[in-house]
Formats: sequence, C-alpha cells, structure tokens
Amino acid sequence: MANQPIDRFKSQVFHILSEIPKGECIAYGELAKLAGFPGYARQVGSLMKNLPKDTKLPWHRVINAQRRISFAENTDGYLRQKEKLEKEGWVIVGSKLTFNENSIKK
DNA sequence: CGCAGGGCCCAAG
DNA sequence: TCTTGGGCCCTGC
Repeated sequence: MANQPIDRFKSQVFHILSEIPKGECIAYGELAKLAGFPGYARQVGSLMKNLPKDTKLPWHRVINAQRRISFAENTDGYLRQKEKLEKEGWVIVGSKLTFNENSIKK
C-alpha cells in the first residue's frame, strides 16, 4: 500500500512485541520508539485494538507510560490483560502495575 | 476537506 | 490518586 513507513512501523511493532520476554513490559511510546517511530504511541494502541483474538502476540505486556493498564476496570480487556500479567509475575497495586520479583516490596 | 476519537504522553494543580 | 489541558499521528465519517 502507499503507507510503506507505516507498514514497516506495524511490522516492527509486532516483531518487537513478539520479542518481549516474559516478565518484561513496554510502554506504547517505547514500543513506537523502538519501532523507529517515536510519537506513534497512539497508532500502537490502534494496532492493538486491531489485533485478532487468536493472536499470539503478548499484547498484554504493552502498557502505558504511567505503568498502568490503559483499560477501564470494567472492561474485559482490562481483566484479560490483568490475568495474563499476574500469571507472569505482575501485580496490580492501587491500579498500578508492579513486577513481583520473588516478593512484593514489603 | 473538516472534525471527532483512539488501549497515548506529559505537565500541573 | 484524579482531573485538565495541550500535543502527538492516523483513521473514519
């Protein structure tokens, strides 16, 4: 298509996303930046939105810069992401995402 | 061609 | 911690 840069951007995003190891997380902005398109955070969100349910990409490891899940708590997207993250050692502390390294801080 | 909106980001209060 | 307000880029109507 005409949007080659964007097309590459998408590919990069998906690639990077697939390379994210368990226990790691990345912000939309960071992801976009690594993809070579700093400032395209919103587009990353659009891509996530477009992801199929059967995707094997760890989209749940993508969070916002505030280190929070960008969904409202009453949405199933939030719940799904939360579950996956918790399985990988993440914990929700006051709406904030925190990595549980062996033991939660105090 | 303009406008609203999105899994955003950042700074203030 | 939450709410505003500005800016970021792209898509859809």
